[in-house]
Amino acid sequence: MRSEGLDRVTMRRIAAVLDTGHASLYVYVRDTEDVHAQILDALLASVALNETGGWRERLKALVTSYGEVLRNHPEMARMALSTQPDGPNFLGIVEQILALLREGGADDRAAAWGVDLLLLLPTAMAVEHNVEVHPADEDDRLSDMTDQVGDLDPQQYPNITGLRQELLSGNGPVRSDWSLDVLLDGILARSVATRPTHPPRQIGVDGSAAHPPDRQPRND
Amino acid sequence: MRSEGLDRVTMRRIAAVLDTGHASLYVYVRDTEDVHAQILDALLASVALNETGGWRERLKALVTSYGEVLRNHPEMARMALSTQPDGPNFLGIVEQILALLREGGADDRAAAWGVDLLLLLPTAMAVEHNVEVHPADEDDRLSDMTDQVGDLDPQQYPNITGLRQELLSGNGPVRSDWSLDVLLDGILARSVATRPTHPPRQIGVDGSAAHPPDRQPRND
DNA sequence: ACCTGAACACCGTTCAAGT
DNA sequence: ACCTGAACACCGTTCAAGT
Repeated sequence: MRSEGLDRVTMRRIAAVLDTGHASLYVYVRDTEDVHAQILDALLASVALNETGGWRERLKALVTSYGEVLRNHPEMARMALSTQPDGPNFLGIVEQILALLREGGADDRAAAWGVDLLLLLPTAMAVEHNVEVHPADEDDRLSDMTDQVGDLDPQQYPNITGLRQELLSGNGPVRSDWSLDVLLDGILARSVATRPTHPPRQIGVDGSAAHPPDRQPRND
Repeated sequence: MRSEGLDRVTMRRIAAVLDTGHASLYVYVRDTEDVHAQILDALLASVALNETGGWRERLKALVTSYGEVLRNHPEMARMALSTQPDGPNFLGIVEQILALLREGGADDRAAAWGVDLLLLLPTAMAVEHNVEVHPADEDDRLSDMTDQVGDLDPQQYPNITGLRQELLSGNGPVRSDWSLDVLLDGILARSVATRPTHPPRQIGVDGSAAHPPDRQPRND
């Protein structure tokens, strides 16, 4: 089903790969969205919880891994923004993030609302960095922001021109990592629960996070 | 140029409104992206800095206003994700956010990297909540998440089912507001600059934020 | 029953041919 | 010079007609 090039996943391309008429696909799926959702969840099988490190490291690695899948398949990221994924692998990721947030000291509300942010951010970044470079436009693409900021009037935009260095600094991974820390700090700051300086409390009903999991919980 | 229905902005629709052939548009614009970018910046003229309240209130109101424009025009939000806007009105918003972040005590890096997050989040939310409801699907749309969570196995997803209440709580504006606070707390937490408990320092070169602006800074 | 070719209603972009 | 109709290369979805 999933061939090599998953970039432009359209009904007619899938049909071509499967050597069939494009109309036949509608026997198996409801519409394009349905196809994309199913493909995304299949891809998410590779996103697994790392078992080393503290809750924060594990959480960041998990979300980063989720973001990498989306960045490798921008079409899927676009879809994930429009329609809330609900496949088993996606729900498994949600479950693990919730467990880790609680382990980090987030209260119920912060964990519940925070998981949305933690998933939304890498999705948006994946869509954003889908450059779709046309071979000839390389120069334009690379220098657009640089030129833009350089040519601005310091009188009109004192902060933009003043912060030029920092606005352009940092590559993708560094910024992503920083952004995750911002979210985690913010989520915990809005939690009224016990701070994680105390020994991390056992999470009552939660089996998957309380005792260390032996392996990746799902391999599909 | 901008008529009433800005939902599905396509070349051919624009041409129809203008009573001309769709090919004629390419005399004035380079491609569809270009049209969308120009329309977005025109729409952003209505996003203005409020002059009442502390830096945090003003910043949140500004970003919320930006998000409302995008939520009213999901097509523009989608475009803003793919291609970095660079119109004068957009840059004005960036400038003001930077000034407010600094006023709040963010250091250079936190302000520069933070502004991206503060703009990315409402953009992603606007794309996300573009329901595009087909009249008959109302029931499905409203209950999809609810049913989903209700039917889950508590053994397999203890945290999701356990936090069911909070996962579904909060309407759009409340969640957006909470998310903005999360970002601001996180951004400030990662700042090494002087904390804002000190009297808010004057921003040296920055005229637009230092003394209160008389009106909306831009009306196009 | 299952599959499919053709058709319908759209897109964005290009370009030769008109005025 | 400027504009435009037609054409090209795509989409998603439907459906009558075939096997």
